[in-house]
Amino acid sequence: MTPDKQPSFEDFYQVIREIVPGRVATYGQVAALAGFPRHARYVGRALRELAGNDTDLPWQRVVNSAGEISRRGIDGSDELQRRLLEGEGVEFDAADRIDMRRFQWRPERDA
DNA sequence: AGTTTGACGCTCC
DNA sequence: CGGAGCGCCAAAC
Repeated sequence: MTPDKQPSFEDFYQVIREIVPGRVATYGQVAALAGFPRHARYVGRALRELAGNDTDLPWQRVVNSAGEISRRGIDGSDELQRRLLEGEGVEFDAADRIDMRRFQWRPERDA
């Protein structure tokens, strides 16, 4: 049996690049779509790697399963993420949460 | 080689 | 609906 390929950051980046503007995906969803279920934390690690770097990766479209921006306690990237999302039409409620029923990305349905 | 550490997620209560 | 607890998995100690 050929052992399954190990997850690499690039596998996750590839999925994230497909998320359409105005929609968000969860860490677990990205991991699963990349072919690595239960690697949600690893997706977070992959994004941590890009913190500060300017890339064409729409990293702001990845939030946790509760529809919240995961805190990382550094600089003001949390607020930056929120501004970027609001800029593309994603709405936050009074508890700073996104209604996933409305904004979660569905590959099959959203293209 | 054992332990700790997370941009996480699900179940219980 | 919010918090606690536990599972998860690779990287860093």
